[in-house]
Amino acid sequence: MAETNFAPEEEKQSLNFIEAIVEKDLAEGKNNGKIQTRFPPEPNGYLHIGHAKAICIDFGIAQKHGGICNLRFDDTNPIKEDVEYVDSIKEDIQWLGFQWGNEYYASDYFQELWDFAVALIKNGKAYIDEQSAEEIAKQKGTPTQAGTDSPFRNRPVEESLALFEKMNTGEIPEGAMVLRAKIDMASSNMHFRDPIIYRVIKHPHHRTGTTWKAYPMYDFAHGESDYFEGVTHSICTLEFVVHRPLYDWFIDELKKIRPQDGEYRPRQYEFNRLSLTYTVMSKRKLLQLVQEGLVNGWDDPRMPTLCGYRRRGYTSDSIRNFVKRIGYTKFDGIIDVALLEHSIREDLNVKAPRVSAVIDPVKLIITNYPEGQVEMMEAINNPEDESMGSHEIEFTKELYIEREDFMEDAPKKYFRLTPGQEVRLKNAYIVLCTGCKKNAAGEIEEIYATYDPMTRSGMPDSNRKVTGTLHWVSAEHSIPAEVRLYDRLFLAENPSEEKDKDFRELLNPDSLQILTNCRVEKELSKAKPLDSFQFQRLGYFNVDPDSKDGKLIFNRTVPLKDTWSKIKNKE
RNA sequence: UGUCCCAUGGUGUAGUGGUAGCACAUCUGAUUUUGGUUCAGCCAGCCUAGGUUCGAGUCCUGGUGGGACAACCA
Repeated sequence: MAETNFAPEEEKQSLNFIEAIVEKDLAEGKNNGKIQTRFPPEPNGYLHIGHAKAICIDFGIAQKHGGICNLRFDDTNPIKEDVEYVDSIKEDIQWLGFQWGNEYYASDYFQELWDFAVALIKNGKAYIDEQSAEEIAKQKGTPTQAGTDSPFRNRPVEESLALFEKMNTGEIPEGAMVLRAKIDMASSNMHFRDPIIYRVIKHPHHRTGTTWKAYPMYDFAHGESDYFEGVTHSICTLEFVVHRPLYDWFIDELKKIRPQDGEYRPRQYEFNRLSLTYTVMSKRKLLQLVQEGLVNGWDDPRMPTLCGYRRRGYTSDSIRNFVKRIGYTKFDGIIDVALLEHSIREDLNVKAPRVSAVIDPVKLIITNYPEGQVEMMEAINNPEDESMGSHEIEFTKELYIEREDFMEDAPKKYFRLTPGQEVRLKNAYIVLCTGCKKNAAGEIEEIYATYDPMTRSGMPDSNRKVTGTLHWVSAEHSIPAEVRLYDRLFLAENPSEEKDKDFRELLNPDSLQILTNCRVEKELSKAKPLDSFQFQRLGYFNVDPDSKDGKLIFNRTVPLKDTWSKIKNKE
């Protein structure tokens, strides 16, 4: 390559707004020039692809600037939480390719939060309210109407202190009293109208057991936890924008009683949540699908959970690339699921070996091929990557081909088998279709063809131009398999305005189709769980972990782009 | 009758006040031992009205439209 006097243009990669803020803060020496983030899931469900977006920015931005990102479980509500979720969350983060610095729990700070709450009470900035949830809600007012003060708002500090103590001993029933911060019942921000910061929960906590009976609310735990840990940039989704003033309020109060070095101060930044067309993303609804048995668990390949995508054959690379493509903004949009599909095809195209499988078999008999003869044909594993080598596949007189690859009366543009037309059998011979046999019901039972011995792959005559190429397997040597086809649409339509409509009514009834009579080439008996393959034109498939000796199950990760069906539909 | 956030092709995103770019989707053509892949190309955009400025997608103001906020959830 000729040398030039010009340095190669440094690739300009635009920063998203969060990266821009971080770089500016770092340049200005804020927080002593440090960056620290956290990924703060509540362990009440499995991670989904929306979390992947958060994970990529939380971990990615710390990594990029030499900081650390901690994993912090926001476990302040024992009723909904469980260690099952803790374990799955850790597994999924690692699968995505990230490693946290420290593993923290909001429950680690229960004592410190308690002390902070006590300090607030002593400063006259918190009080025990003994009203019912309904009364408190009523007094809160509406977004357009100021709230009214609780009759307990100005009770003596000593009284609140004593009652707060009791909230944690077990003698106060759930719901009988709460601790509220005393801020401003007329604030235009609803979260400032004396927010509840502690409530009584008697359900044992998955980590602290029955030590505590009073638990802090999210707003009273999140910012404080960030402050305790030294988080500099607390990145979350847009619905927390309205919480930010409260986040700041608590940290300001906390700073007064627990000053830290320098100018350190955590700040919250919010980005747009991921929503995907035809996809259920809410944790609540996903839990409902699992609990009602509408799917086969959190890792059902139709689920948008990370374990679901993993089981379906999505790679973590493809998900990270997808996240990179969609970006981070403050605009509430909806991403076309086609973009996700493009990301996985792009990745699997390079990684997945091409193998032969017939999912809807019909017999093709090569009438002029010698009975009992077996030829080993070479099959290139991946034309995109020579280093992946090749394997062999048995060719015999009786084969299976795809039922849709034969038509007795074919339209002009049909490139496949039809009487009188020649096609290439992939990696093997060119064959000429001579006819078929039908049963009484008119269904095709067998298809007949003759082969041209001079057209075996690699031979001189094999260059002859034919209309199409078909995949096939030997009837005798192929092995049975089950194939699960997932429709690209989990929902038949996008969830929208009609929020009241039960989303279960939107579930696509054809989201899963199980084919049990499939035949795959023998080579696949060596495949291991989660291995991915391209079944030629049928798409990308992976081995389901439920496959047991003798029973192979494949999930279709994603079909190939299908231009044939477009042509077909036009006619 | 509130506060806050947002508005760039069909979708999602870039754009120090100076030629609006990228990806996906769609469509067209070339290549192809799978109608895939790869390559080339087409179509298509700054919500609106004012203001500031030599110059506005960018700054200001008013509209319009969308979203968030009234859990003892996070």
